[in-house]
Amino acid sequence: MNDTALRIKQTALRLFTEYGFEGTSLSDIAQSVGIKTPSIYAHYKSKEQLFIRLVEDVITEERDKWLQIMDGEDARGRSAKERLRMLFDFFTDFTGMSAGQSFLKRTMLVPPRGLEERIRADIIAYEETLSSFLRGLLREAEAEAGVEKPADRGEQQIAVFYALIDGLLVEFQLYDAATHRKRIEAVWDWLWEGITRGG
Amino acid sequence: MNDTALRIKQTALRLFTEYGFEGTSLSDIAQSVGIKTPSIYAHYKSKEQLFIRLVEDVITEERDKWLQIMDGEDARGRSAKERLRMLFDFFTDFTGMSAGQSFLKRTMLVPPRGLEERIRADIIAYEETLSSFLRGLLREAEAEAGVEKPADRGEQQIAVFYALIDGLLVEFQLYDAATHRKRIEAVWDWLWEGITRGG
DNA sequence: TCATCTGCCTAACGAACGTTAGTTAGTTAA
DNA sequence: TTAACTAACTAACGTTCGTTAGGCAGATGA
Repeated sequence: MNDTALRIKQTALRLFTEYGFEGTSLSDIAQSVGIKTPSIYAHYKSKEQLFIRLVEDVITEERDKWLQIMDGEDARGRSAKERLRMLFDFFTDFTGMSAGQSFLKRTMLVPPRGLEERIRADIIAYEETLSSFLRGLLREAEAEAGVEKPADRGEQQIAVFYALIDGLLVEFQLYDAATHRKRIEAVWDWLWEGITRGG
Repeated sequence: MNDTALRIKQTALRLFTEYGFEGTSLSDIAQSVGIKTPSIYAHYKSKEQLFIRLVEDVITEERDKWLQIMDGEDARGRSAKERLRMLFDFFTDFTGMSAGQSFLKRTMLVPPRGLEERIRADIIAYEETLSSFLRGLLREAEAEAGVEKPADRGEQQIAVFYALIDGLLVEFQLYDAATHRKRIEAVWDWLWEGITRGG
């Protein structure tokens, strides 16, 4: 992947995230990259294919990112609580490095016409990887916190975890950074208290 | 508002919700209504204005709906827990009557270009009404459940409530009805346990 | 050195978009 | 009965869209 192709992809990610697939034209992308519209076709054979490639690549990159975070030296030796918080932070940091998360969620909520099923399938598969990892981490966190009746709350916790991070993304659109930051903290406190509460 | 104008609005609500503003053309709407495209202009002066009217009307209708539910005879005499659950159901029943909720959330996440600020302001004002109502209901629920230290968890509870219902909407796109129903139940149980947990 | 390849360009295409103008049939009101 | 109004229509407008064709400069490799 050469330099221009990469810049097209990065720009497309930003614009698709902000305005959606139909709300972003190839000329928007080209202008922002600094090339003429037809030059995009030297790198991607259609707008639709650019989008599909983007979804696939973003999924791969995001997965690599949090896998690496969880496997990095920062995470080693930390408690399960701390590692869970790192993961929570990763999925609720919509401003920073993880613009890909916003893109995926928005794409899921308003997918391009005709690509609904394909995208849904890709994202479900992605989330399955995450769920699997989460299950282990949550069990670890419960054990660490000395929860008496861990029972099989796993799926409930995962459902809540997803609902919370997805919900925070929606609200991120609505509120200023300070308000949003406070809400993230409130939600995390609540989440952690719930996990340590036991069943 | 005559019959055709109403049908245009209802159809637009459905199509805008499914495909977004830019993803829905006036000819899509006209065809679905059973009229020719320019006939829309007999009722709305532009596509943008149709959308704005739709947002305003949906906000008014949705607010009226849950206010009426909370004020209706079904709610009278019920416990705060039951009433909170009724509200929770209202905001997580995306299949049924409350298509307006999906429309508002999606519009918030991917607003039409140029209308971002206007829509944001409208929805924030709407949510403020809801927050105000929720505050009272949550306090009532805490008192009813005999929570010892109600402290000032109000804002935290509201943040969690919003995050959960917004998150469930995003996930509704992803999972089948049965899975989603299970997740809703799991999330509610968690929410209620958290409320009665106390601070 | 010369042929090939690459990445970008300009020009232009047909299709679809939102919108306006002008017309017509049906209803309402004087 | 006739005038005015309403809500739909057909025709057509200019613009923008995604896309294709063809050319040209610079880098690459034999």
